[in-house]
Amino acid sequence: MEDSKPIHRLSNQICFPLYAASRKIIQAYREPLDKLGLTYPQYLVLMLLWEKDGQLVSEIGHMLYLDSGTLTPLLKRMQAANLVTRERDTSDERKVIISLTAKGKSLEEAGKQISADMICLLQDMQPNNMRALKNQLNDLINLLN
Amino acid sequence: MEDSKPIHRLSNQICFPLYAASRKIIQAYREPLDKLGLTYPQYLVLMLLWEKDGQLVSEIGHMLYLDSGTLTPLLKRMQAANLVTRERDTSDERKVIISLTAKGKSLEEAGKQISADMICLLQDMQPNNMRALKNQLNDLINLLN
DNA sequence: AACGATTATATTGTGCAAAATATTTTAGCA
DNA sequence: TGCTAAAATATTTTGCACAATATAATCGTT
Repeated sequence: MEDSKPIHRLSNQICFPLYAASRKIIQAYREPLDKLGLTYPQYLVLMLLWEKDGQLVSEIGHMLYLDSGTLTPLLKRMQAANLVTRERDTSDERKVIISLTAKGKSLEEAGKQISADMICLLQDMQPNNMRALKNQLNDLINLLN
Repeated sequence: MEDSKPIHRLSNQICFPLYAASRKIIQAYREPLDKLGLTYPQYLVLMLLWEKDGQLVSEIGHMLYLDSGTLTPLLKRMQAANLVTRERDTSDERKVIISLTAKGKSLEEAGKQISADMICLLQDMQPNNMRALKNQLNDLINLLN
């Protein structure tokens, strides 16, 4: 690992390792998620709904840092896959409520197992470091948000 | 920051903070890169070529963990923007050599300044932690690669 | 020299990500 | 009560990512 030369080397920046690590770990989720017919962003939406069913597009967007430009088509695909329903709030027709279908609910156990397996796989990186990494990433998100 | 509940909360996973932090920091690069007419992946290609001009698609792909499915169209756009040239290696027509144009070279100073500015902005996160974060991300990439 | 396997890049198709803009509904208020 | 502004979602457009497959050149072996 060449890591001691100019600032402009990729590995010396924080952004490139973040970008690469993010893609790599999402790739690691791909195979198990494929078996459930999910993409990683779709899986994130389901995780939110498993915790609290019936959330607004804007609430999901706030949690995932995504806007309607990304979420509307994503949620339409999830609706087409019979994972969620999309219905206007009758008391405020601007809002769209996203709810789990029976199929969406049925994936909860298998879905949570994927996270558990991944945590297990990453134990090789030492839990303490992992906690520190997580905290630093959250600091970084808050700094940039 | 709610962080003490079930394993399945987003903030308790490592993958979601990585995904979110990666997007946030690339967003932070967007405004200055826009002024140069670059996207972040295009900027990464230029950084590699500024260090060593005239690299194969496969060499760039190896550094960035990207394959030809992503790089071919990306490099064609960079060629159309007059940032690089793409020419077959005459001694092995399978290979394509990517080289900087005068315009591509002319962006080096301004481009490197963007990285310097970003490092400066992130100093609020303490240099020591930043170094540790970078090392852990590289460990993670290697573990998953 | 021929040919099967490998290598390097390109193509196709799907699904994000995000900026810019549009549409529709609601709220606030003169 | 109208009217303007704000809020919530949708649409459009561009550019990645990446799996799967295709194409073309080279290599190794016989």
